Amino acid sequence: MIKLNRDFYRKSSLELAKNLLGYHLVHITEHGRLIGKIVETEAYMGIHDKAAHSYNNTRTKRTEVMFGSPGHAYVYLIYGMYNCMNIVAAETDIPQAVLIRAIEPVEGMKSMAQLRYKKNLYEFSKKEIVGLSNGPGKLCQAMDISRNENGLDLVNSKLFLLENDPPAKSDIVTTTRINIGYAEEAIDFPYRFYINSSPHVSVRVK
DNA sequence: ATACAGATCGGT
DNA sequence: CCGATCTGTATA
Repeated sequence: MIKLNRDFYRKSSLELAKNLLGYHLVHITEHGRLIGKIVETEAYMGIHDKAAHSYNNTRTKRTEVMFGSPGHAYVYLIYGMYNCMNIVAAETDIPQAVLIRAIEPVEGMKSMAQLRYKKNLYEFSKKEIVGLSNGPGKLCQAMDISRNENGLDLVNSKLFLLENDPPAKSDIVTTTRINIGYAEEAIDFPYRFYINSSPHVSVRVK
């Protein structure tokens, strides 16, 4: 499998969000090598997207990474207690990113279970295995991703992506983003993508 | 200096 | 449906 290079990320977050489905997210940690297959993404399209942190060119300490070169991690704290991981897209000074909303565990499930539940995996039901990473906060916990990883270069660090077989076009659902009720017209933008056949998706349409 | 709301989750 | 929990951001 091939590690993605800088140029792969050099495209709009909308394109990147679609392209990332099926690819593997890898984190080399003290708990071992943790790998998840990306099954759900959302695009945040930047300065004209009212759902985006970078809407209206908001450039602060938090959003700074998104203004840098593509292929870096943007990790932020949400609701005072969870982390969300994004991948910076587009060009320098064009602050777009892709939120990773769900993964399917591929390697390191025991460590993931420890990180999320403080229990051993063999006593887990299928439901609990799905619960490891079917949401943006959950997957960060399972993959040991926190604000310590904010700003990491995915081309040159222990956190990176591997190319993998993409899903069939017919297996991809395109729909609206989750929990952006404040975003007015952007509420209806079809910027969320998931692999329909995966049990690890966070929320399904109707 | 202060107010306030949030790209979530787990329990009721 | 509700509360947890705390930081980022805007306003003054």
